[in-house]
Amino acid sequence: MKRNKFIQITENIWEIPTDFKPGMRVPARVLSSGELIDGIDDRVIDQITNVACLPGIRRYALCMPDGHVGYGFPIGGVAAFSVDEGIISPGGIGFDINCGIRLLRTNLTYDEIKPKQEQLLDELFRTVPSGVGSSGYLKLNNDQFRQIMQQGVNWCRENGYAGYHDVEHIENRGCLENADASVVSKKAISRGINQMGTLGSGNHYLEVEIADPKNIYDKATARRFGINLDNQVMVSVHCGSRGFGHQIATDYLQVFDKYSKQYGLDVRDRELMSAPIKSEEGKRYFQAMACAANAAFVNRQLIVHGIRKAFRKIFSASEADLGIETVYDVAHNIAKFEEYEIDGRRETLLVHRKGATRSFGPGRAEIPEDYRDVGQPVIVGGSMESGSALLCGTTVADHETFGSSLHGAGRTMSRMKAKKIMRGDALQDKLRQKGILVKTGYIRGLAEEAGYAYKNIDMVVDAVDNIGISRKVARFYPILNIKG
DNA sequence: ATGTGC
Repeated sequence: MKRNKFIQITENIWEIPTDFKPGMRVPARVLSSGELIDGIDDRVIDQITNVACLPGIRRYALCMPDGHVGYGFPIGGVAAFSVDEGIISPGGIGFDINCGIRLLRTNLTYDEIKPKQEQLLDELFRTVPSGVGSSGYLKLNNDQFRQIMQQGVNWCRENGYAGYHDVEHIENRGCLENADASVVSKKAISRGINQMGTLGSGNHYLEVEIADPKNIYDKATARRFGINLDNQVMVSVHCGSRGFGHQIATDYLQVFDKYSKQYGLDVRDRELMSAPIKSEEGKRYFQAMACAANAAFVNRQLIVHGIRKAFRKIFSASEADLGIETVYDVAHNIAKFEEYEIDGRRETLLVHRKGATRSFGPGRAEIPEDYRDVGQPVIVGGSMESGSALLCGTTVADHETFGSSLHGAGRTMSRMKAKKIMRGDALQDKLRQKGILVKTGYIRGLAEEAGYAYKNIDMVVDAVDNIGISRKVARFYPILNIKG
């Protein structure tokens, strides 16, 4: 690997020039602290420079500090394509379409919930189904599921599963336009229809966390986001569109494969299978992707409904007293049409974010009104050992990274390797000693998600804070975690 | 990530 070709632009930005390998249309940029750059897998460099070869790509192919190897694109990849010449790529969005995080605030403090935390964990585990193949409590008919696909969280609002405040604090208000259920396969629908309100498996989780007053980096912004108590209880939910989005990605990869000769796209890696944005198949995938994105917003909303129910039961308290409100809900795996300035003129681009978060700065109309003068909340999920971070979007991101920032800590270790280091039950004991109670239906797999399998979240967050594409607001530490 | 793979 010709790492000597990397050009250090600033302390935490590394550029890979177009002469790194043949076919690169734009440079690649890897965002990383100097400390972490050597740890970035050669395959990630391979993947992000492959992305830089894709037709219609603009400015840079970007890799966030939490980047690691994914299907075709690295997880942590951001790439924007011109509508006229560009492509849409399922590998640039991810199999789990609109995997994302919902962050909730509460009126409770650690002292208030500690005596009942075991009961709370059990109740949450009962209320929110998790694990591979899990199904939800909602029995939906085809017509209801079609409405979910096309109307997203508006369906939840009309059916008593969401409040006005929830809808206003979700990216895109929980509904992507252009969602068209007629381009979604029966197979995808049959996999998705019984999975709404379920957590899934792998790195998906439901976590109860504490906002440590010593690590509120920006008190004024934190207060704006509803963090206003010492040791306040927060809840975060990390999950996506389950088998539904996975099937849509699979379906359209197959369609794109079938038409690949006709498109004549020069794609370096089979996993980068794409279609022109303007092709009929490309348009259909975008509409189907929007259906999966909407289902994922609904999935997280239904889980929130379950969380509220569980808290009400355990604390025998009213909705108003508990104050469980949505701080924000971000998509981590999605593609969106957005406008940027390229070579002095405004252009609409299809921005692919795969394991990356939108990070819009103050003033943007897409940000909820009550946050608009501050910037968009950027929710960064960590491991069950390290907790998570809350950041805020900036104008720098709008200019430098197509309004994007990081999404998590980033894996450093394969699941297999992580399982060899420690057994799941031993890890569970170790976490309990640290004050973190973990419940899972798959104890043998727990070590796959151990803290040691991830980069240090504070280091990757510091890198984006330093670059300026989002700024630190608060840090949350886990006390209860449910893993699928 | 995923009714986890040739």
